[in-house]
This record gives sequence, structure tokens and C-alpha cells, in this order.
Amino acid sequence: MATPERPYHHGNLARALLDAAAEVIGEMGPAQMSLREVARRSGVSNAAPVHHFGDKAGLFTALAAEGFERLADTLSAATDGSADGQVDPAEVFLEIGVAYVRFAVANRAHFEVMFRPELYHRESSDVLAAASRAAQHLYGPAADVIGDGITDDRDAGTIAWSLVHGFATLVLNGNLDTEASADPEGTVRRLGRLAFSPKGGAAVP
Amino acid sequence: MATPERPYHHGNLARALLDAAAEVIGEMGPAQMSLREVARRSGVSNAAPVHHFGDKAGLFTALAAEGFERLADTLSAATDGSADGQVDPAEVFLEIGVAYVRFAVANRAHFEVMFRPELYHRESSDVLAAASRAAQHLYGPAADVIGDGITDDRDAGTIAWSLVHGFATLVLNGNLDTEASADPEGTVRRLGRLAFSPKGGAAVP
DNA sequence: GCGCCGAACTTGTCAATGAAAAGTTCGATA
DNA sequence: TATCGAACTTTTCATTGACAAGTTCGGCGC
Repeated sequence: MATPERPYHHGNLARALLDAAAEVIGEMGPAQMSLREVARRSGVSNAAPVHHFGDKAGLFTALAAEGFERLADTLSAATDGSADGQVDPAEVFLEIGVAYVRFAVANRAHFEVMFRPELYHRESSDVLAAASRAAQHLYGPAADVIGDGITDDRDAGTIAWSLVHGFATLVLNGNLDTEASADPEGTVRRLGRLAFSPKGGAAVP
Repeated sequence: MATPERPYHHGNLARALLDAAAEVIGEMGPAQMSLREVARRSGVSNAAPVHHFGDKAGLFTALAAEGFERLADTLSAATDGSADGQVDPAEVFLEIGVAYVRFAVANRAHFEVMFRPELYHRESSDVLAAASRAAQHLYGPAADVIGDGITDDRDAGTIAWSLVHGFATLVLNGNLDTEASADPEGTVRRLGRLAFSPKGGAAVP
């Protein structure tokens, strides 16, 4: 009996290729991802992706843009959940950092591509716009924690981003201990409080 | 007139291949490094590296091990320069972080390979030993800053490593501002003081 | 309903790649 | 001086990214 064949037009090939690419990267890392393997897993010929993404770097570009979009959404949700002003701004800032780590762990393939600009067309307007939107959600709330000895909101943003980006990266490449690997969000929440709270006194409960 | 040819035995091919690999990675990133290009730049045939490194992952393994060795040496030097006990331990801890960022910027190719374990044989005893020695220099002095609200030296080490690793990574992939890119060491020294010093009071001068 | 156009594919080809096998050249040693 | 193995070179093969040419349909205008 003939196997049921996919019609000539895939119907949603771009989406399928992005998903397959994320899957391959999750298994082997960005450096070992091949267009042919991505096409195979999507059930099309090796030249099919050209119509949607142009070339390999084009596929990486789409992944990076999607990653920054998802990050911006994740950080936006972490901010908006407390927009009523009734929550300590420092706690909101902390939860944004936790959301960043949650995003990195849940979207490891995207996260690894996003921060390797040599893989993609870094001047892509989609990527630049999405990255800018994500950065706004990282730097924006930094203004709320000025006064903890840190008087420049860009400094607070850079410290926070460095901390959570470094933590996420070290967890993903297996360099931190079992607590951090087993519970990245809980660990970064605890460490973030230590790093950003008044010394010697009660931290945010 | 015949060009002067290299004798059949290169004489120091392993070293030449490591240097050429770092050069290629510096130009194109780890994902685009090819053994054939590395061999060409070393003046040998494409199969010559096999004798020294086995395969492509073997070359990456050697680069990673060398990178962790260099990092350990850099951090050791940052520690030893103040072993006489006359320097504020918090300042030593800060300078170790600065040395980490200096290493990352100066050895960008090695740094990028070191933290991508999917590229190399991560169970390599050379890599594990060198990485362990480097980690000791990162975590060791963390004990000296307990009392700043941070009561666990592993927590201090993880916060510090996350901060400087994240900062170095974000500088290298062009995500931080022009101050950080133009003066990574100065910027991370300043931010490190903010992050680790008593709030509201005089920081380490 | 038909014809047409272009989107969305497939097939075939080529140069470059990693890996492997076989062969060659020397350096070190007995 | 002869031998052995380290340290290469040459050749081959499967896979890859990219490209060109060809084919299949979906959508649209008439």
C-alpha cells in the first residue's frame, strides 16, 4: 500500500523548518545544524528552504528574530504582571531576571543562536527591532532600582543583564553546580536578591 | 626559481594548527572554522592534522584545554599579585573578575570554544583538569567577600562568575554599549564595585 | 470554467568539506 | 646501515551549501 504522500505544497513549510531547525540545534548545537537535515525532518527536498529563507544564514536570522520576539514577550509578561504599582519595583526587576533565565532554558536553541551574530544577518531589521524591544524590557525597569548605591539606570541594566545572561549561559553549558542546573529559576532568584538587595539587612521576602 | 619548500616534517605542526585555528575562528567564528582552511594556513595537506588531533572535535578539544589553561594562569596572576595580604580581599576579588574579562577579550577564539562543549570532547581529562584549575581561582577568593550580605562563598563565586562571564559574552557579541566595548576592563571594574560594594556608602577607592 | 502567472516546490550539478585508507618521507634508534 | 614508526601526502567517498533548471499547483482575472 502506498504511504500517504504530502501534497506538493507543504502549506506551512516556514514554520516547519523553524521548528525542525530548533530541534536539530537542541540535539547537536548550532554549529552542527545542516539545512539538509532540517529539510529532511520537514519532509521536503534540500532546496525547498531557499524560497522561505534564502540560505543557511537566512534561517539562522529568522530563528534569532523569533528568539528576540519570544524574549521580549516573556519579559513583557514579567513586567505587566505587576503594572498595578502594588509590587515592590525591586521585586519586579528581580522577576524580569528570573523570566530571562526561564526563557533561556525553555528556548535553548533560540538563545544559543541569538547571541552568535556571526551565524546570521545581524543587520536584519526583524532581528534589530526584536532585540531592541527585548532590551527595552531589560533596561526599562532598571530605573526603578536606582538608589541602591547604583545611580545610573544603564549601569543597573548592564549589571542585571550580565548577571542573568552569564548565569543562563553557564547553566546551559553545564558549568554550574547541580542546584543551579536542577532549579535555575529558583537559584537565580535567590542570587539576584543577594546581588541587588541592601547588604546585611532583610532582603525582599 | 623554485620557491623554498618546507621540509616534509613541519617541526611544530600542532602549535601551528592551534594558532591557525584561533586565527580562523577569530575571523569567522567557531561554526565556520574548517580543518582544510586551518591546514592550508599551516602549509600542510588536509589530512596532516589527524596525526596530532584525530578529528575536528579533537582540535576544538585542544583549543578548549589551552583556553582553560590560559584562563587559569591569568586568574592565578591576578590573585598572586596581591598574596602579601596587604590588599583588600574585596579588591582582589574585583581584579580577578577584571582579569577574566581581559582574558575573554584577548583570547576571544579560545573563549568562544571553551563555553561550547558540544564542539569538543567534553570528557577530555586535559579540559576537565584545566577547567577545574580555572574554577578554583574563580571560587577560591569568593570566601574573602563573605559578610557583604552574601554568606555562602559558592553563592559569591556564582554571582561573580555569572556577572563577568555574562559581561564578557555580551561585549564580544556586540550587545553592550560603546563604553563597555571601548573599555571592557574599566567598565566591568566600575560595575563590579557597584554590584559588590556596600550600598550607599563609599566603595573601594 | 479556463488560462495564466508566479509561488512553492523537486531534481540535478558542482565545489568544498570531514573522514578514512593507502602510500611516501624522513628522524630516531639499535 | 637497516629498520621502524612518526609525520606527513595523495586519493577517494559521502555529505554539505548553494545554484540552476524544471515541475506542480494555488490564486486570480476574465
